[in-house]
Amino acid sequence: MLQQTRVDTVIGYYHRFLQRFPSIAALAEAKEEEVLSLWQGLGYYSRARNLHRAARLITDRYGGQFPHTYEEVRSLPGIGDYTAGAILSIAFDQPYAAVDGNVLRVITRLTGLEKDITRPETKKELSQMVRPMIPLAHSGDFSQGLMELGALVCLPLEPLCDQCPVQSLCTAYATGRQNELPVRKKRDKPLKTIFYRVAVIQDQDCLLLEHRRKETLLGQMWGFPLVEEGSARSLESLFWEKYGLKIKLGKNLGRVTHIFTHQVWQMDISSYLLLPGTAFASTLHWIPEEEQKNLAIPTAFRKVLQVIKPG
DNA sequence: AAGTCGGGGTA
DNA sequence: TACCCAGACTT
Repeated sequence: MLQQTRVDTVIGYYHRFLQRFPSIAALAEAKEEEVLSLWQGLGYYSRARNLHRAARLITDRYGGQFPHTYEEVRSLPGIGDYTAGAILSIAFDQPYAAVDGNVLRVITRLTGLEKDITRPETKKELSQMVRPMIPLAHSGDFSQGLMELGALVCLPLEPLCDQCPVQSLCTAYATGRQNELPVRKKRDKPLKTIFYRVAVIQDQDCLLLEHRRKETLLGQMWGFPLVEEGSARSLESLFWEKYGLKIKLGKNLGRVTHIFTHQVWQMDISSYLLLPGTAFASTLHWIPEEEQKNLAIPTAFRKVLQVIKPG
């Protein structure tokens, strides 16, 4: 959960998740739908799917016992170099480094390394620099201490060098370069904006929602039916071709903008009337109000819900 | 190496 | 706006 996500954001999800899935076995037995539902709003949903897969894999391959070697842990889905190092050092007190964004920042400043930290090669070099610092005992404390130093003292902007326990060892402090480090290549192209028309189709207290195809962004999550605008074709024919929906335009309900890491969605929302006799695609389902809160609906579509059902 | 994948807090 | 967050995976 903590991958690319702040601790404060995670805490609530963490407690709800562990209450529902208190063991590897409990998680392994669950349906993916329910795992995603508990993850909704947290983002990077492949993390939830990988965690679920890992639980099943541990159950099948290791008899439910979490593996204790770096290679075995690293090979689990969703566990990369950072997470493997974190688990081995913190959970099992083995001398591995957990090099996250905090540690990259601390070490580049400490050593004055001016290379681009987004490059895999630079991350490897920094991991090599941490290795000889790892104590053979209590390496978990060392991992957490190094990350904590980055999170609380060696801040991205305006680090608190006066409070830093390793100030006397720090190259960046000595040279006054702490605000120039780390070096990180920035995005060159602006985000692409995609313009969508969202169809709100209601029948009493039911909404027509789509279970999104796996290959799409926000795949296997629930959302509103939508088509991309900009082509010469009419919206009605686009909905017909994509979903087999025969619908007639109702009134305009508003606009929602949602920013992802790599693209922006601008969604114009309209109510539509379902014309009789349509046999729409199997990905579409009538969802009654009481079930809507338990579905895995990501934030982009929660915003649409908010527009049509304020409060 | 570059692109993909969420969402929110902060200046 | 833009950056960054206890990154991993695919292309």
